[in-house]
Amino acid sequence: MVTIKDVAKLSGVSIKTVSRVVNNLAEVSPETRQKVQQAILELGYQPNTTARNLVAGKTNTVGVIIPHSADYIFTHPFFTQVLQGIAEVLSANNFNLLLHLAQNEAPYARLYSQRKVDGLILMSIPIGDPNIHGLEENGVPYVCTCRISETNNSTSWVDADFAGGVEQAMEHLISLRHRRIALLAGPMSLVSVRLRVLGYHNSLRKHGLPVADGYILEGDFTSESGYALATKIMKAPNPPSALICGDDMMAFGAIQALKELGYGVPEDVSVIGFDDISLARFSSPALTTIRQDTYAKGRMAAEALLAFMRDKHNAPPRQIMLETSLITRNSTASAKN
Amino acid sequence: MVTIKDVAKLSGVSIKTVSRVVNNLAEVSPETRQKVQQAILELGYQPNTTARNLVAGKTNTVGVIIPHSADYIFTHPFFTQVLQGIAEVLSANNFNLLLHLAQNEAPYARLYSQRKVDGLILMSIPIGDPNIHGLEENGVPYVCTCRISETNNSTSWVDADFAGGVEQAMEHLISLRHRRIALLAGPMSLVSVRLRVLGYHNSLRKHGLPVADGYILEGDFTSESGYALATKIMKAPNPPSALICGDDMMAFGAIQALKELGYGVPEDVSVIGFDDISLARFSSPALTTIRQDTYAKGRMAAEALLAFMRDKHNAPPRQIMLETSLITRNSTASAKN
DNA sequence: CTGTTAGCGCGTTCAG
DNA sequence: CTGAACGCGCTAACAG
Repeated sequence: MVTIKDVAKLSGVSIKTVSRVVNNLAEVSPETRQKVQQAILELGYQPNTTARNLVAGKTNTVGVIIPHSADYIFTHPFFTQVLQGIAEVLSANNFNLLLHLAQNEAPYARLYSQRKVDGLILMSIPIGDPNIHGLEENGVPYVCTCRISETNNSTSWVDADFAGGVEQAMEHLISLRHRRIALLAGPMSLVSVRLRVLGYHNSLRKHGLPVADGYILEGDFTSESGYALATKIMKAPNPPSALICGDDMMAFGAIQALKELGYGVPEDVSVIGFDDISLARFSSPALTTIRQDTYAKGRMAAEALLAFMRDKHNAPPRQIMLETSLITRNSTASAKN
Repeated sequence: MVTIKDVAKLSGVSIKTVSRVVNNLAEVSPETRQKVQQAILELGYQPNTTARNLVAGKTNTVGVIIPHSADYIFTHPFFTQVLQGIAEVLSANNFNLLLHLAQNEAPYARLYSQRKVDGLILMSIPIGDPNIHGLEENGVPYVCTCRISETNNSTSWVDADFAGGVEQAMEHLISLRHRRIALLAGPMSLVSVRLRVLGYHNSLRKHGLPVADGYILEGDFTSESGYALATKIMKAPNPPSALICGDDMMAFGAIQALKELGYGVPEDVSVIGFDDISLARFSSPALTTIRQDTYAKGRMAAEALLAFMRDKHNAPPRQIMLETSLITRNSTASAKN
C-alpha cells in the first residue's frame, strides 16, 4: 500500500509535512503544499485509518448491540426502525456503525476494552443478562434503548412509556364498554413487557375491574405466538371480548386466529397492537395500535451517546421517557353486550 | 489502558512471552504460562484490536454499502432480510459488520484504501453510480447483491432472476384469462427493474399480446407510489384487469387504491407483488406474489466474499442467479370478461 | 515554516 | 523455551 513515506519521498519533503497538509494543519507554504497534494493525487494516497486510530486512541465507531438472533431482529420492524434513527445520527456525525448481534457469552464491555468501538448502544437487553457486567467498571460510554432493570438505577436510557401505553389502550377499550380484556404479552424477560403488565393492572384497578384468570399470556413478539395465544385464550372457558397485544406482529397473528375461529374483528372481538409499524394500516381490518416513536428513540439514543463521549463529565446520565399515543383504526369497536 | 507491557512487568517475563500465551503459540512452559495468565486476569488485560490490525494489515470487518437513505432502507423488508443473511454469516466467521449508508459522493473503494474494511458487499447500486469506480484498480474484494449493468461483465454478484419472476407472474395471470396487465415498476435506475420490464415484454411477445400504451409505470418501491400509480392507471381510458407490482409494498398501496376506487380485489382486478415479505400473507386479501429468497441472497453474497478474501486466486468471480417462485394467495382470480 | 525523533500497542524476526 | 530490537503507518513534541 502507498504510505505517507511514499508521498514524502516523491514530493521531497518529510513525512511530518505530508501529515500537515493531509490534516490541514495550516503552517505549510503554498508551494510545498501544492507539491505534496500533487504527489498524493499521483500516488492515490489514502491515510490508513488503523494507524490513525492507534495513535489517537479511538476508533470513531459506535457498537450497536442486539442480543438476539439475526432472524428475530430483522423480522421485527421495531428493531430496524430504531436502527434507522441510530444510523442517521451516526452517519451525520461521521461515526461508523458496528452491528453486533451478540449470541454467545461475552461481556459487551469487551468491545470497548479491545478498542473496537468508542461507545455502545444496547438494545433490547433481557433482565439478568450476564454480559452487561463491566460496563461501569471499564468506563464504557453507553446508552440503552431499553431499561435493564425494573428498579431505578443510574444507567442512561431512552425508552417508551409502556405502562402508559397500555393504559391508553385500556381506556380506549373500557370506554367502548369492554370488560373482559386479555393481554397477549411478549417475553417476561424484558422490562418493557413487565411494564406493559403493570399498566394493565393499573387500569384494571383504577376501573375496579377484576383480574381474570389466565388473561395475561406470555408470547415472544412473533405473529406465530400471537396466533397461538389468541387461539388458546378464545378456546378457554371465559373468552375475552378484546385483546391487547405486545406488538403489531402479535396482533396480526391474533387477528388471523380470530378469523379462523369464526370471530369477526372488530364486531366480536377488538384487537389492539403496539408500535404502529408501517404495515399496521394495511392489515385487515386496519389495526388500532399504540404508537411508540421508535425512530426518535434511535436518534435520541445516538445523540445522547455522542454527547456523552464528547464530554463525559458535563453530560449527566440521561433517562428519557418517550410518550406513546393511541392510533384508532378499525380493529376496535364497542363491546357487544 | 492496560497493555501487554503491564502484563509482562507484573508476571516478570518479556512482552513476547505474553504475546505467545495470549495467542496460544505453544512453546511456553506451563509455569510461565500460568504466571502470565494470572497477571492477565489480575489486570483485566484485553489485547488492543487497533494495534493488532495495524500489524496484521487487516481489519476483520466487511463493509456493507447501501446507497440509499436510512429511511428508505429500513422501511423495506427486502434490505433487512438481505442484511440478516449477511449478518449471520459474518458473525459466524468472526467478522465485523460495518454498515455504510452511502449518501454523499465518495468512492466505495475508499473504505478499503483507508483500511476500514477488508472487503465490500454492495447492495442495490443504481446504474451509472460514480462511486463504484476504483474497485478493480484498488484490488478491493467485493460482491454485489445486485447487478450494476445490463450488459455482461466480470463483477461477481448474487441476485434473483427478475425477468423470470415476472414471467411466472404473467403466466399465472394469462392462465386466468387476463389480457390487460399493467406493470407498476420500481425505479428504472436499477437493473433489477429493467429486467422485470424485460420479463414483461418477453411474456407479452410469447403470447402474442399487444404492448398497451402507458401500461408500464415507474414508481419507487414504496406503498405510496403503488397507491399513486394504481390510481393513475385505473383512471386512464383503458384500465387493466391485473397489476404486477415491483414489490410487495407497492402492491399493498395498489390494493388500497383499488379499494378506494371501488374495485374489488381480486374480483375486479388481480394484484401480484414481488418479494414475498413476511407480511404479505397478512394483507387483505392475502397477497399473491413472486417470492425471491432474499435471506439466501445475503448469505451467499457474504460467503462468496469471504471465500474471495481467503483466496483471491482460486475463487473465480462468481455470478449466482437465484430462482424465484410464484406464491398463490387470494389477490388474483380469473378475469371477468 | 519544516524536519528529527519518539512513541501508540502489538507481532515478529533473530539471537540467545 | 525466552528476550531484545525493529517495524506496521501515523501523529505529536521539540527543535531548528
